[in-house]
Formats: sequence, structure tokens, C-alpha cells
Amino acid sequence: MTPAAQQGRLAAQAAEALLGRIRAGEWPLGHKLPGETTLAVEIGVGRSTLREAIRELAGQGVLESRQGSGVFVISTDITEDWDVVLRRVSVASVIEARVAIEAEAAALAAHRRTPSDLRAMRRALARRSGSHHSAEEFADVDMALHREVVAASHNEVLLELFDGFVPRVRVAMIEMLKLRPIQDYEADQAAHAALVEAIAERDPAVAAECSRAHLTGVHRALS
Amino acid sequence: MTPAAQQGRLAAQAAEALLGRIRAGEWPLGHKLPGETTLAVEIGVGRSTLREAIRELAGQGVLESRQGSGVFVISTDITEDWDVVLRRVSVASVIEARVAIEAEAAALAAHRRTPSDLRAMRRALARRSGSHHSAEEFADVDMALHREVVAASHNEVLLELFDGFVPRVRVAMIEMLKLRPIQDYEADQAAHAALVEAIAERDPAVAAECSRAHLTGVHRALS
DNA sequence: ACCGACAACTTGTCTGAGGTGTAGAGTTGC
DNA sequence: GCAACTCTACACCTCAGACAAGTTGTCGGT
Repeated sequence: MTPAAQQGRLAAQAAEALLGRIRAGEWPLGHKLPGETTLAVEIGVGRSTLREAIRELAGQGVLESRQGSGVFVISTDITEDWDVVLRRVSVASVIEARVAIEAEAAALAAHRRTPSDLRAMRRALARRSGSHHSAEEFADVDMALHREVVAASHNEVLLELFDGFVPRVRVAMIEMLKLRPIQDYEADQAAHAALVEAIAERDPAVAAECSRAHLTGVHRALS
Repeated sequence: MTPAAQQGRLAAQAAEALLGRIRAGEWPLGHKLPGETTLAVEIGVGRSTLREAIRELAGQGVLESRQGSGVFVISTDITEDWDVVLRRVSVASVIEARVAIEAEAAALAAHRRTPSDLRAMRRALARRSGSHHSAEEFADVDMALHREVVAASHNEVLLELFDGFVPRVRVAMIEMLKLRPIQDYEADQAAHAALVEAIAERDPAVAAECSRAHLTGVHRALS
């Protein structure tokens, strides 16, 4: 049935199994699950492990356990948290979404950037050009620059979307940097400088193109 | 300090305590928490209980545990509800974000649309051209078409973002339609047909431009 | 300088024992 | 017959200990 589930933590597998049976309608909304001991034997894991699986689903808002009473289904479909979605999907999908958001934001920023925005972007650019001791540190200064660009678009929705991506992108970026450090650091820094300059010059088309080119480069590096 | 926390399950209290310390910045994004045994003693609960607390936060996407390595902070704040954000911001901001997402999705759809996607889009287009009794009904068929386009991009993140916008956009659209009905209905329908045709012809540039033109038209109509 | 073995961590899992709270069966009184 | 009470069985909750499995850093040999 689900051969892919035969990996990782047992608790995670158990949670997956439970969720599958819930979505299949075995225990409808509001109904009670069998007891811990029964269910643990049925799934083939220890009680503690099953309890952790239940906690995981409780954290996602699917189950609720009441002492002395039982464990109940309180939501058949996961109110899929943004973080949860992003962790599930591929990095490529996330980068494509970043292209959509950041390219548009760069174009809007070229229209609307204030002198204050420009100072913030150039400050972030300078910090990015400095020396960095770890992949984490570099990822942070890079993300900070990108965030300043989106902030300069003065569009709250785009900024909120960007912030939603940050955790996921940061992890992926650090992994990538550790596996394969940036080949041509000078060119990379120059590309970012060009983006800031295009925004400074109030050139939406070039700004969008800079952003798009950079991110498709990242996309290529990851595949 | 937190008298209200002295109730309910111990595991829930522990999770609350952890979340508080995380949000206070004690363990920044991406950093490792102390070991389970250490933390359990520190908080004053058993190790199993602490593990359940960690699972609960893991289910919420705050923590991630890696065997042999440790438990890490992967998201300091739980994502603010989309509905709340979107209600707060202006309609103009939302439309700009829609441009970003839908134009990119249209371009990707032009690359990736399958015959099945095409059928779905043309079916939605046909339903949109039919007669509609209410503004609500028209808004729904319009949104359905736009959604099919984004779905044809085969990018889950973009689709998820679009779905997040739907409720807010729907309300704004109905209000607008009641205040000022569409002037040239024929031209409006033709613009949507052109978008679908561009995707059918696998022309990303034209598809993106159609989408962008349509939405900026909506933007203008609202201001 | 490189590399492999090892040791000292980490989290993952299971078991068994008590504790606490709830719901329902059984009893009692009217 | 019916309502209220008591009590017991069963549910989840918590802890402690033991061992398995994975990761990381160290230390010695080459």
C-alpha cells in the first residue's frame, strides 16, 4: 500500500498511518479512536511511540486527547499550515514561487523605493560582501538583502509571502552551500549589486530580470 | 511567572514553556536545543513527557528533531493566519500579489499544461461565458477559471498561495460588481479566452502578459 | 596531511509500573 | 418508574530505566 512509509522515525510512520485511516473515514469527525494499548498493538509500535504520533497529529490540529475519555478526531482535513506545506513540497516549487514574488517585488520596488529603502538595501549589500565564517551566516545576510528588496516594494502581502518562505529557503540554502559552495563569488555579488542598482535607477524591467536571472541560476544549481 | 500554565497536561505545559523560551530568543532560528535529558530536568518533567512536548511543537512546525544530532528550531513564529493578514491590507496590495503569482503561473502553465489541464480550463471558460444571475455566481465561475490556470502550472506552492487569496478576492470582487458592473462584457470574456489560448499555444510570454493586463485592468477599475 | 577506528554524545524505541480523571453500570431512595 | 448517588472499570498521563541507532569529534596510525 504505502511502501514509501517504511522509512524514518517509527512515530512519524505511525502518525502517517493514523492520518491515512482517518482520511479514509475509519474514524469520522468527532469519533473516538481505539485505546492506546489496542492501537499500539494494531499498528505494531510501542505505546510511547504511538503517543508521540498522537501528539504530532494533535499539534497539527487533527486529534485531541481527553484524559479518562479517549482520543478524538477534531478535524478531518489538516488546516495545512504554511510551514507544513513548504516542508512537504520540493525546493524547485519553492524557488519558482520565489521568482514570482521577488521579480514582481523588484519591479514594484523600482517604482516606489525611497532613499531610505535604498540605504537599507546598500547596507545589506555591503554586509553580504563582507567575510563570512559559516554557511549559516552567509545565508542570513543573503536573505536579509533579498528581504530589503521585497520590503522596498511597499507591498505588505508580498513581504508576508516572502517571510513565509524564509525558514524553508534558509535550510535548503545552507544545505546547498555546504555541499557545493558558490563557484564564482564575485559574479554572484555583482549580480546582486546590479539588482540594487536597477532599483536605484528606477528601472522595473531590468530589476525584475536581474531577480529572475539570479533565482533561475539558483534553481539550476540545485538540479 | 505564568500561573495560568499550572493546569492541564504536563506535556502541554512543557510545550508552552519551550515555545515561550524560543520566542524569547533563547534558541535562535536554526539553533540546537539542549539535550532531552538536560531539558527534562531543567523544566522538571520526565523525558517521555518532554518528548511529547517536542512532538507537539514539531507538529506545529516549530521544531525538528534529528536522531543522533539534536532538536532544532526551524520556525520561530507560527505563521499568522492568512485571513487576518489579508483583511488588514488594501485590495490593491492583494491584486499586486495576484499579478505576481498568476502571471508567473500562466507562464509556467504554458510550458507544462497537459491536455487534461486544457480541457479543464476550456470547460471553466465556457461556464464563465454562460448567463449568471448574481454577482456571487459570476465571481465564482471567474475565480474557478483563474484557479484552473494556476493549477495548470503544476506548482503546488503557487496554487496554495492562490487559494489563500480566494476568500478575500471573492468578497472584493462581488462588492465591485455590485457597485459597477463590467462595462464591456464581451472584451472581458475575450481577454480570458486569449489567456487560455496562449497557454494552449505554449506561449509563456503572451500568457503572462494576458494575465498581467487583465489584473492591472481590475486594479484600475478599483481605484 | 589524510583516513579509519573508536568513544562520547544525541535522539529513537520499548517496557512496566503507578497516578489521575472520566463515563457508565449498578445501587439506592423516592 | 425515575432520579440521584456510589463505585468500578477503563481511559489517558507521567515517570523511570534500559537498550538500539545515528551523529560527531577525537585520537592514533599511516
